[in-house]
Amino acid sequence: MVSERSLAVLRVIVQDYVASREPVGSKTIVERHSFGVSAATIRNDMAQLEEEELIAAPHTSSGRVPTDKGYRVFVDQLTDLRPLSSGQRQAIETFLGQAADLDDVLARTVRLLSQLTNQVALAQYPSFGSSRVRHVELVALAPARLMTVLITDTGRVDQRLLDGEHGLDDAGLGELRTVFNAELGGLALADAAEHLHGIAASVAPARSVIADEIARSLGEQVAANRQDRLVMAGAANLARTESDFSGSIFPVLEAIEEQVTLLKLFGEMEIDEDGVSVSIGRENEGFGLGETSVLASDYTASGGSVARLGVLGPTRMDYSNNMVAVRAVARYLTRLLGED
Amino acid sequence: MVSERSLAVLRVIVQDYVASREPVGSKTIVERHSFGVSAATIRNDMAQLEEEELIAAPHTSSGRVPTDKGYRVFVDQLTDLRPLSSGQRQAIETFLGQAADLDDVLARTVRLLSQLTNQVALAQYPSFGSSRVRHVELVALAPARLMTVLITDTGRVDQRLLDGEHGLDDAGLGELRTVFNAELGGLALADAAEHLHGIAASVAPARSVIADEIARSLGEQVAANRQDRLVMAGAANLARTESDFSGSIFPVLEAIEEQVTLLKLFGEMEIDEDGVSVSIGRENEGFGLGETSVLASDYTASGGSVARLGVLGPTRMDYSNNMVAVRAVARYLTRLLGED
DNA sequence: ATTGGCAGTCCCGAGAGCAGAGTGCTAAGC
DNA sequence: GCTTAGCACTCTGCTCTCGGGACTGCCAAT
Repeated sequence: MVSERSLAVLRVIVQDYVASREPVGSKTIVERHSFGVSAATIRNDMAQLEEEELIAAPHTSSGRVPTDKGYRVFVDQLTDLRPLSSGQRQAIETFLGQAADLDDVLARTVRLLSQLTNQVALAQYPSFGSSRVRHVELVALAPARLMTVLITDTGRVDQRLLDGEHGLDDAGLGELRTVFNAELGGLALADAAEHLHGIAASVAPARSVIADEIARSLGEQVAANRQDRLVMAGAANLARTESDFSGSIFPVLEAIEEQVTLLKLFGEMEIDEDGVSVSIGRENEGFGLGETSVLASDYTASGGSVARLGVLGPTRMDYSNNMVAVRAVARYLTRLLGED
Repeated sequence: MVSERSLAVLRVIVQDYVASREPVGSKTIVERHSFGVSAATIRNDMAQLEEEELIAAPHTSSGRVPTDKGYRVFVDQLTDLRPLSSGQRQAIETFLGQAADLDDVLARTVRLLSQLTNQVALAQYPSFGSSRVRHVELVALAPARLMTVLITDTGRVDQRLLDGEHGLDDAGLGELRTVFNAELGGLALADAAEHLHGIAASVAPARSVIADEIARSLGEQVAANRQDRLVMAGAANLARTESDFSGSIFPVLEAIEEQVTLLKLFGEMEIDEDGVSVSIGRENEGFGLGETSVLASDYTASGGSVARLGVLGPTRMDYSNNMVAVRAVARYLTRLLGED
């Protein structure tokens, strides 16, 4: 059992350590914070915290450093997140407000978020599992090259090339376009994938082969859209905080280049009602990110599909500030994308 | 004036230094390479090279290290680049061969290239200045949201959202779609930009306002397409070779996150007839990349537009191997994209 | 429960000493 | 005139030692 004051001590240890990057000792604590007790008392509390494995001493006789578990308790204790400064709030509005399309919005979002937090910022494209087919377009780029374009109601456009003689004139193309749009228009992507198989049967026999080809291509596009993408910015920030990693930052950089890994990590995090979820240190071990923490929040894109954004950085980070930033950006993004 | 043998000495100094990461001395050279002369003679040659500022000694009495100028001479001397091993060649084919669309091709290209070279790989999207409008699509996503889609003959699709009541039904949309396609179809992007202004006049008056809006949106898309994009992979490799940078790799990572900078750097490099251009060390100073070298080569996309790809890494890199890889990948990419 | 005092432990930086590597120079040889 | 052997010199990098500094843990007193 840890006393109330011990938790306060943990709090200042985390804060001071994050700020100074140096193990913090009992004497420093009484000097910098008015606890109204002596250093010896703080030492007793620290012994208690160490017993609970919330802090640890790098060496016999150095100050204490929070453990992963300590950060976890600290974060869970964090209740009232201060709102952003009005300047920061304004920065979000002006920076994101002038975005043109979805790609641009997300690109700006991660840049903004990485600047607000000084960490690596990540944003997941809205999931298309729940979005619907708005339109299918077929374009003959050449006699032997056909392009299929899939447009969803979440504002995403995806194109794919189909090589090989298609033998279609404008009329043929028109028929196929009409058929595919009639069959698929308005369907959720998940349903569209199933409907695709039967379509070739409903066109003129001469075109059933190419229709099959097109159906296959669209099937791939649907699949690709359900498998989410990620944008990232601020990887350089990892180099700035390099000393926070035991070895090189190479494995970390390597891990964050692997989008699949990050998406999985993002996906496994559970967002609580407060809006920001935190995964700390060894909790991310399985992803090769055992020395980093990840903050994530959900945002809602038009069409109601939910996606995630967040930041990633060394375990020793300013959780409070970063949680505020992530939450604020997620909320603003929801507002920006939802207004239709 | 440097003797022929001195140049040979420079060559082995570069090679050994790149391989070992350690300053190389006269003794090491005579041991590892059969020059048929003694260490003292090599020392004389080295004095000559130092005179010409092709090599330098980090400290009085350590081996020599190539200077930027030394690397330059070394690279310029490189004539016969060995072809890739058949294994590598095959890797290119199998890895790139299964790509689906342009995005996918370039994503795979940079991943491949970064693996072949162990450096950061870059690829520029084909320039669209010379490409043509294939098709314009208008999609009403909602009563107050319209999407304009621009498809070029280079296989690129670009969409943009237009907010605000457009008041168009299917017929109106159809008219506009027809008009825009009739006016713009087949035009080079540069010409299309100019034609856009007059279009609003040729539609029913009730729709001229929205037509103007659409024209403006398409204008932005054309402009965005002429401003090139870049894909990148293998940034983690910088961390692996971290010791090759005097300070932190932070500024380097920061510089390569700034696409505009890289595009400018890419653009200023002149590709010689050999197919691969090299920019070394301080030659890149102005871009914040004074300790890195950049190799670049051109590839041709369908439609004849030319773009660049290459690698970036510490000055101390295996130029020979990397030049071969860049050239091979560029050639293969040209072949892959050009076959239509 | 808190506090002051004190011994003990460990880190860290400075300084000394030493082996190793490599150079430049000079004088001799081909 | 180029090449070579030899030698003195320089500088790095490593190890070792040593002392200061910063904590802690414990104990006895309040």
